Amino acid sequence: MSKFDELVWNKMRRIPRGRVTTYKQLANAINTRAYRAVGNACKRNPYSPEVPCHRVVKSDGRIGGFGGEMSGQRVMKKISMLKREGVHVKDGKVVEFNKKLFKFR
DNA sequence: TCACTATATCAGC
DNA sequence: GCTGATATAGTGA
Repeated sequence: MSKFDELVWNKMRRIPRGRVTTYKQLANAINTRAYRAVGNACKRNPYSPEVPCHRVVKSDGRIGGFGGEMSGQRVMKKISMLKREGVHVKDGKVVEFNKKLFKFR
């Protein structure tokens, strides 16, 4: 756990329900280019739904690549949660991703 | 200090 | 337009 993690989680928590963001936006909000470090901190989040890492996707609108798309079963759980919030995921991609993309300000 | 990583971007084809 | 390789930042060992 480091300051960076807290910062990332702090930003991530700002994501409203039914909205998603990208690692790029997160990194931009933190003023860094460590896109991977952001995702790295996310997967290590010791918190519960307070840090919705499942609301963070790639710039393509695709869900992050965990242990490969084949192991997307755990991601499927997140997708289910996202769908419940109004964010539908089709073929591993967020529907209307461009509209649901939440930009940090 | 070295290597790996839940990405992004640029270049090449 | 798609695929491959490179750049960047941070963590863990």
